[in-house]
Amino acid sequence: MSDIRVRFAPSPTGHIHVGNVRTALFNYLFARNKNGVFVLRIEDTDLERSTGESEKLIYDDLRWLGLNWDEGEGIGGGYGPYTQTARADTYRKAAEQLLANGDAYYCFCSEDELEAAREAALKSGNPPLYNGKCHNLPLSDALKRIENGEKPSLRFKALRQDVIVNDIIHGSITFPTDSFGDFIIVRPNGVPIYNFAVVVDDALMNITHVIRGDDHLSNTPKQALIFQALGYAPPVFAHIPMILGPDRSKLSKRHGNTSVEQFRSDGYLPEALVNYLALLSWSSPDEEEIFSVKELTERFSLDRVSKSAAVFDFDKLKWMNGLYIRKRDISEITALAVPYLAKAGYIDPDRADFDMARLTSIIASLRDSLNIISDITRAAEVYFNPPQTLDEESRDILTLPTTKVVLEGFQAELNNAASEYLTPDEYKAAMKSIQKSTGTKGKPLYMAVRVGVTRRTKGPELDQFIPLMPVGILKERLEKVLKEA
RNA sequence: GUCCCGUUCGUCUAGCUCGGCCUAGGACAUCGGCCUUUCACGCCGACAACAGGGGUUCAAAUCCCCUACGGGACGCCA
Repeated sequence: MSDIRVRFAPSPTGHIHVGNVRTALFNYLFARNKNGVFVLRIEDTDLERSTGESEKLIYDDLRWLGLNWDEGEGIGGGYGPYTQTARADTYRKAAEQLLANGDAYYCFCSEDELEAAREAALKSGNPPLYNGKCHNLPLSDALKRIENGEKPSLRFKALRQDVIVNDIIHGSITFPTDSFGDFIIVRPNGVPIYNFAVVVDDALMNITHVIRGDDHLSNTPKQALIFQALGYAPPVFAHIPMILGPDRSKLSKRHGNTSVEQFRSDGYLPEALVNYLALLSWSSPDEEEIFSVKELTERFSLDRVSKSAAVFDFDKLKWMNGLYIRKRDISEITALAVPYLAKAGYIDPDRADFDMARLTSIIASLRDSLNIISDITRAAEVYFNPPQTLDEESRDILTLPTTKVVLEGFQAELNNAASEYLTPDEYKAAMKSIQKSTGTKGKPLYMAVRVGVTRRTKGPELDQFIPLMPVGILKERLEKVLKEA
């Protein structure tokens, strides 16, 4: 292990979003590439929105994707606890230090008061910064008011100086003196604010590289100031571009399917999602794009991360998912397909006579046409739920004089079938024999049988399809079709 | 409003650090063809971009400046 330490720090407010997954992925790839440590920290200081269940969802999502972490809740490591609400003492100590050094002060302004000031500033065209009302309040006065039962927040004294942030991806960025005013670091109830808690945690957990979305870029000077005041050297920052929806705004639920859970239940494969996400704002030096996680970790580096935001392209993800479906074993795809087929009522895996071998061969004939596993329901319809009426083209073909002869020939062949299913060889032999006795061949023959049996439903190769159908059902369908014709 | 970041085909991107190899390469999507007794898969091909304007230079997608547009932040959210 090297000294490199990175972290992924989600707040537990639901399933992970693809934007966050990409951040987690880059952290993971960077850590693995550098032989470093990947820390998972839960940032649950927003008491209203954070839940314990969400925490579990995050663990599940990350594990499904294969983004395993080296340190975190339930795994351990020398820097715990890894959940912010369990670190109250740590933050309190850091806050006391800042207070003692004169880097922070108590602020008694009410939320309403601040909100009004903000609105007024915005209205008059000024930056909505804190007006510094409590900035010079003597500590002795403040303590007296606290004794009297007032609950102040703790505010950090933003220095009047340019703050320079060095970022691997963006280079050196200078924030002028007045980009922000004094800001709150601890709420009246003692719970720390994000900008304060991250700094304390990143410093104490020895995080060397902070890789996160560039929506945090403008928070960074504040954090840099806190690192300084606390006496820690800041980590290396890498602000990666955001992921946008097709309308170029920050990707969110209203763009549709964006939570990991959604992708999983729609039948996406984790390796496809990971591969696709890796290609958003990162590219491999060799310009290839299909990579396993192992290949990604070998190639990943932060200096090939681009600066501009990327639009999430569902079509390309689907294409890539199809690619990975075709790479997987039939047995695996079959297992993944079972829940969808069961839900559609096509199969019942709990029944004693459930024929897994037959299902596997059906899936084998269908796999190439799938982009996501849930496509299987529609693709397999022809086997389990054939349409009850003929379309126009089928009807036309059925009225051809040769068709009836061909179908009758095929039925005769079926009557000779020895077992429940035809073998592919038996099927071919049957076709040949019809060809011989009727003088039909090529397309008309094929079409006649196809119309008779599958009724023009999109489906797999006929010589795969027919043998998979029980002979009894084939006959039944043929009779019906002959009657209609 | 103020500050910060960004801008190459419809989309993801290569190229930009170290200007000429760029009549700008690849991928998805789209369209066309081949394969196939259907669909799909696969293969081949076509369409399609350096935001705009000024510089610097023999030469600029690449360096500098301005403008426009997009995004983010300015919260007792993270």
